Amino acid sequence: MVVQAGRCFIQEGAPAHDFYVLTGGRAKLFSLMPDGRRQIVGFAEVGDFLGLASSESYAFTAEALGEVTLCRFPHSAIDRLVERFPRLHGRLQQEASSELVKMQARLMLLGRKTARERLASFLVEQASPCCAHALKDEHGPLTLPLPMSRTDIADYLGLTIETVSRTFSLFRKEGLISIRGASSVTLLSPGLLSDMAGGIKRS
Amino acid sequence: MVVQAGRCFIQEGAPAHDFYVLTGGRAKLFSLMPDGRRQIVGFAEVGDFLGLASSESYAFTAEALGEVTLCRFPHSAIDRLVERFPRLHGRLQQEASSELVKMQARLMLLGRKTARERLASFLVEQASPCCAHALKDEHGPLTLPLPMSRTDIADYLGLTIETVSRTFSLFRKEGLISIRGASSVTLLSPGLLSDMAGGIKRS
DNA sequence: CGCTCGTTTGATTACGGTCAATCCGCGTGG
DNA sequence: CCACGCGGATTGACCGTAATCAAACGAGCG
Repeated sequence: MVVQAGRCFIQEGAPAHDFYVLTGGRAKLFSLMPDGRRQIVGFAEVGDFLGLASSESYAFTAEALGEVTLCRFPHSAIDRLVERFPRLHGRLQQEASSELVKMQARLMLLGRKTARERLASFLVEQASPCCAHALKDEHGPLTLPLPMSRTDIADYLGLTIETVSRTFSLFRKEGLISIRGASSVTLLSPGLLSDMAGGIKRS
Repeated sequence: MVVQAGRCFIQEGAPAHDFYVLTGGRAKLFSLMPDGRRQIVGFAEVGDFLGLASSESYAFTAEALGEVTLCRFPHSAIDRLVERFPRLHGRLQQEASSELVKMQARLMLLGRKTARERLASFLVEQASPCCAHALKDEHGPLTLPLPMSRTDIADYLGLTIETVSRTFSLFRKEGLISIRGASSVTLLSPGLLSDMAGGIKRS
């Protein structure tokens, strides 16, 4: 399947017949409340499995960020697939595991962290796929793209766009980051940001 | 294994050698930040699997609420166990699935809901194991025990004890609940509470 | 050039947090 | 049996962070 930018290919609450493997592009996953409040529960990348949670209906809506390509399988086909590709079994297990661990970190973020800590956590998380270890070491500036809008960041962190924007500006004034056009950030002190993300305030 | 009340049998950050099946009692699962902020990521009941997320180290601490009995298995034994008990496979899958769905609801709760909505959600969640369907129907009062302390409720909902207590009092004044000694609540209008939990405000 | 939409900035509000003072249930010991 | 004390829960006064409302800014595009 190919899905155009901005289109939803999974609808929250719809009967969950199929699951998907994302083979190209990125997607945002979110739930809505009746009055429009939105919480982004995650971003999906190439290789991710979606809609595995085989309850009656999907727990979130999935919307393409840019163009997205997918493989769709009916839930009933899982067993056959696993039979044909035995390594898939471990893969599924592992996927679910790591997703759960991420979720637990997200609960701490949303339940207990301040706006500054949330944004710092977000930046570190965005950076980690690039350079996993370079963060603790006090090593140098590290530029990363922010493919998502401020609104998406806000809905991911449980904040408002205004607070996200303000906090970015604060970080800039404090010399922690530098901003190039709202969709590209350079971390000037990854170590400090990483500490802040963990709730440690260095003098 | 038997664990006494208040003892921790899984330590956040410790190397994750084993996983556990809870065979008696209840436990609370939480993470801590360096300054002591706490987030309860869940309560475990009889039959639940703990420490399955097989990353390097445990993502949370598990503390017994009352006396707890467990079976412990080394992670390396999973494959052998699944081989001997084929039905376990589906069970594990299902467990991970439903846990993920619950987590996504928790993200919405912590990221977007107000204090009133959080407490209403909590009460409905506590009630649902008892009477799953009786909630939507406007049916009558429904008494339930609250085995955990106010502090635990607060850390579960991302609030403070004061806010939890105040909100309980508000609900009482509004005739939504009635309280018997801090560890037993009666839902007088389950329907209204359920709506509030979902973010619907009836006139 | 001017419009639109997303972002930034500013002013004010409000919800929930903090600090502090009771209150209450319960177990203990006189 | 009751006085006492302890810890958890409730209530109150006040504060602070992030939300809300509103305006200005700026990049991209017709």
